[in-house]
Amino acid sequence: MKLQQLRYIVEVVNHNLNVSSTAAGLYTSQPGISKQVRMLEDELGVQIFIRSGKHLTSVTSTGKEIIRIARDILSKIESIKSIAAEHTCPDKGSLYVATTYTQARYVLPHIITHFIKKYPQVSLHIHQGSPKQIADSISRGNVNFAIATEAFHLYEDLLMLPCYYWNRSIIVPTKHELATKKNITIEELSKYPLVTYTFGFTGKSELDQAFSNAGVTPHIAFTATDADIIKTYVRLGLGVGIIASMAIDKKLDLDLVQLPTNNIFSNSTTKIGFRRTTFLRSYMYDFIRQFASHLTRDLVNHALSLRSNKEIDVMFQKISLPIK
Amino acid sequence: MKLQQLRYIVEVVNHNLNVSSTAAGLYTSQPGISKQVRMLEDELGVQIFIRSGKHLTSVTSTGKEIIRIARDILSKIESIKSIAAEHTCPDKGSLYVATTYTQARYVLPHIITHFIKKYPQVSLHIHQGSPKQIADSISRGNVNFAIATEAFHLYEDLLMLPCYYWNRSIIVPTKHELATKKNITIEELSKYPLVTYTFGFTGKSELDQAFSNAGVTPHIAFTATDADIIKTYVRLGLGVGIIASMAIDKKLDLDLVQLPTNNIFSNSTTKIGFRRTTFLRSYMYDFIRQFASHLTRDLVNHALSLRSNKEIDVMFQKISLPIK
DNA sequence: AGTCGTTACGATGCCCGTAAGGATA
DNA sequence: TATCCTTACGGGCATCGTAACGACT
Repeated sequence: MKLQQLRYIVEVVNHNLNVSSTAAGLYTSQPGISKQVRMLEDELGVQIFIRSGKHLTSVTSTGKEIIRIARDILSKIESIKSIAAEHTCPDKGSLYVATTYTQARYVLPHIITHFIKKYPQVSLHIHQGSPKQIADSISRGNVNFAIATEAFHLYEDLLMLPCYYWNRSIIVPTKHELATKKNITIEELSKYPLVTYTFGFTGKSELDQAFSNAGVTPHIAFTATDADIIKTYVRLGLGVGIIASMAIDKKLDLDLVQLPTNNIFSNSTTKIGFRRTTFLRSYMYDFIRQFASHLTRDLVNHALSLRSNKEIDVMFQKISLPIK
Repeated sequence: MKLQQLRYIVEVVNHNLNVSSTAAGLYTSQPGISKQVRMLEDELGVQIFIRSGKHLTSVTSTGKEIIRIARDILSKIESIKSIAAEHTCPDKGSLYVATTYTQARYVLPHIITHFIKKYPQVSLHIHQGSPKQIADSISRGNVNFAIATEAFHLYEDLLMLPCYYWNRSIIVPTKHELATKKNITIEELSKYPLVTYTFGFTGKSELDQAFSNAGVTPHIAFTATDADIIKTYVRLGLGVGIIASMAIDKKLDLDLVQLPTNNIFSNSTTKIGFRRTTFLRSYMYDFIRQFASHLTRDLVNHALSLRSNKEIDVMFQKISLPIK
């Protein structure tokens, strides 16, 4: 059994069982992968992939178990490299962060500015994507950190650390009839066409929950995955916008009015997560700390010593998180 | 980085930094190992071993971390092989058990008899050794299971499952003046020279505890690591023997009298343990079950889902263990 | 003086890449 | 018909084993 063989089977799965595109992705030849995969299967005496003629159609149940462990192994190989790098050049390396639009556009910029100034030798990459894409990226080991506000069930294998609470703002154009309103209820809100996030993005489910709890059905006129598109359609008068408060830019959004929400929506939580097997470089601890100042190295390590995300949530109930 | 390189550094550590004996153990040449170790160090850019001239004297702190992860990786490689074997020939494989004399001599025989009859294709190996040797064997990955009654602090990295409670018996030759005594107290016992286990073997610390709690100092005339030697010296009249009750053979020990201990010693627990990363073959689950019938496959899996051995102990407080 | 790790060198064998073949959608 | 995996073949390179060297106990 060779490490390359494990890499190959994992990457073949990552490339949806397409060996050719896998080969392209690994800058190697397609027959080489094909052969190594078969050699591994021969050595183990089990099929990993089910072939229909000359196409790989699916992964056997045995194969799935093997793939899972192979991922662990490759991740630990990376850990060894990280340990070595940490001792030779502690400030040099790379950091991949997967997150959603709102974080990438409104929250991360000033943190990243500071980070790259402090660690000029660390190459930092932001993968922006849907919660599902983020979950895939991190479980495949393509990225170190996931920052998420939604669909935490996708991240169950990860260590998820709460970073801050946040809530929504209701936005309307300055000329809108609600623009001067001081108090707004959820019932009133439900009378207007709404423009907000697509399902599964940036706290959409808590939004639905609030309407459902109040027993009213909102009229969703339009949804988008990011706040800038929502703002654009609000500006066009398509409806009342509901976006994350941190997505309001006080300088650029002068033509929009932010109404007080009076806590009609419950708080959402933004969390940062990583695989438990990840070896955390010191600059990674620092990144976490810069993103959420209460997440000290010791606190992160303590969370790592806990088994489940439930225990972690309990632990963080004792710590007051900032509200954005 | 190659798997062989990881195997080499781990085995070099296992062989007390002696590359020559490592080479012999791996049936390969000594320069080959030497070179691969150096190549790995060059690739990682860190020293793993500290050399004084041409001798390896110790492992660097970085090296220790790397060794630990390398062991994990190699263990997972074995898991993959096990998964494959489980699907091709579920009843074929090997099982290594490390344990102390008392288990190997008095408890395991009838279990093993049954096991090898049920799984003739599984090659079963018993490593008998001191608690320290057992702990080394399992942490090095030489054995699958450790069965232990003592010094559980040595096994902290393992999943330890309680199997049964047991206690000691006091034995004297039939002609001894205590032979007809019905009730014996710990104070009386302390007046006689005692023959019992060496420190660190088969529940010696609970024994000391009992004397210490009673405020008396026992006179230990002789200690040995196994019950048969203790019996021999009891037969010679060297003193009163205190051994594990299961080490009394009703047929062979007719010349010895077993006195009622009246609960003057507290119960000890025998546990079976394995590394959490071990992939458990179905015959391994079955072995555990045969050793401790309450340890069903589901219960073992549930214990595996718990984080710490403390949680496991709590879990087993709800389950009544047999007493031997 | 003996044990032990490093260096040098030659051969085997494995892995990779190109090219051709056959099956599926 | 186009895509895709498999088989076949040849070149390059890494690994391994033998042998000689140098260092420490």
